[in-house]
Amino acid sequence: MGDEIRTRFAPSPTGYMHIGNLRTALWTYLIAKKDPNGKFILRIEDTDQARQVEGATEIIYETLKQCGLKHDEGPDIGGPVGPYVQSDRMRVGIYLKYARDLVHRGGAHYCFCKEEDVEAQRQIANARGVAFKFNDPCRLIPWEEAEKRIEAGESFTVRQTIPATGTTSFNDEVFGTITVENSTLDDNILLKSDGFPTYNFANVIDDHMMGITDVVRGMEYLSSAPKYNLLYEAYGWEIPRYVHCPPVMKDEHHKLSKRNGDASFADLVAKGYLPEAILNYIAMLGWAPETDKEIYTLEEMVEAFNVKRISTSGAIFDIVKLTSINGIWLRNMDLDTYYELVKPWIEKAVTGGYDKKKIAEILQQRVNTLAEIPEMIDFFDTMPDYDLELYKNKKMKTDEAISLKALKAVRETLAGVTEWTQPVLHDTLMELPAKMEMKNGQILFPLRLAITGKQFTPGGGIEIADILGKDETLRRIDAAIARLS
RNA sequence: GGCGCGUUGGUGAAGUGGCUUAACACACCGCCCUUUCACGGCGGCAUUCACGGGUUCGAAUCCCGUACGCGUCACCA
Repeated sequence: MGDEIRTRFAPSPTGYMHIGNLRTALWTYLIAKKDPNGKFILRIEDTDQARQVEGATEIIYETLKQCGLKHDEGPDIGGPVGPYVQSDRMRVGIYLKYARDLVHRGGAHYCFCKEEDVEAQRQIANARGVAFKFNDPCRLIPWEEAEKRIEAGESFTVRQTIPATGTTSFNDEVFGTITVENSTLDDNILLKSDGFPTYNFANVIDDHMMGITDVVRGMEYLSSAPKYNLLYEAYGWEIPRYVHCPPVMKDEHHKLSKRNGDASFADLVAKGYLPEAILNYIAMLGWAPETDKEIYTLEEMVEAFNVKRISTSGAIFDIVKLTSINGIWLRNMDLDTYYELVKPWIEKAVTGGYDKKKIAEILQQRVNTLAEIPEMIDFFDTMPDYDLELYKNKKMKTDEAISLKALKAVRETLAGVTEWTQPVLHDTLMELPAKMEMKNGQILFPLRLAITGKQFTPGGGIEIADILGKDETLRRIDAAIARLS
């Protein structure tokens, strides 16, 4: 470790990567990569045994991988400051050792109180209607005596010893300087009776040991940050830069959360959103670049990102805007890449022997999310039942009679076409309006309806007829003529 | 309730004392293009920056207060 920027993404493996979390991961990555030598580290915070979820860590790896948020150090790839999983670190005795050291330095104390003792104080406080703050009698036990009791097998925790008076300040890169009265802070537990550290403790120890220079996390930690500073001070360690991120909201009042059934990254991908587009969009939830440019690749984001432009208020996740950005990403792809991407979606609806690449081509300019595709092109396989009323279209100036006339002419013209290609179809069909003294729409709209049965289709009549092929096109036109007659 | 943080249109936001008659994008509404929808193009959409005071020649921008919202006060992170 030299003087490079080192950041860490430190999720708890609780089962699913939600969007707010992913955004934190992204920003954390961006901050590290802004420095050419910067390191982005993955650490798993699994100190809450009760909340462990099977397979959750794999979801984290998979999501980071899909997003291209490649970590430089982590449980799966190792690194110089491992282990990178907190439960492994505990097994090696790291936290106990540091906790003891902290006690000796006066920054913490052993506590033999039971949860009932704390609860009893809480009840009294509630009954009196005053704010509860745990008054720990164990603060007065000399550590030499406490350690004897521990050796004798007594169950214990380690609590932070907060100064009774004074204030503690810390500086945050986005919120500025924040100061709190020490009297409002609690002697929180650092080491639980099961030997695991709490977040409050593990975080400080691990960030220090791993050489983290920039601590990026949600702003729910803003009010406890002063306590972490007290810890750093007690150890005499250098305090990292803090970047607290405003929340990503579901609506004005609620944060995005799993409990609300809000979309996770995986859900969005399943709905046909591109990881690149999701990243692009969420980067700008609570952050604004200096220019009007809003489509960014990950590399470009690294270049443009700046913590000073992170806003201080929560941002509502807007799926409509995401959809729009996703559409732009889709349209910007070259056809071959796009084809590979949409092929599985096309195949969900089209099993016939049509040219899927042509289908992809007409789709590209009109699709915003991949999940829209199957419903848009299901007419290729089977003609839907459609209402003849659809032939009445005021904008196209058509009705059933005009359509019938048009279709008969189209059928006759098309039957004579030998080279079934788009240019030929286009040129031949475009002669019709003039010849029959009708408008383009009066000819082509009925054709499109007759061969698709849909009011809206991903392409024009000519494009679709081309894909359908001569036989099928004529068959569908015949069927329409029969119905209209 | 204490403490901390926040508040620019439907949404994301720009804006850091005069260049703002408040950018830009999404959404929405018109029009144009067009074989539909979409894409693309053009135009409209906050007399006003939560509210109330103050400072100033001048405030969305500085100060104070109020309201509302969020967070936090766990052997959760």
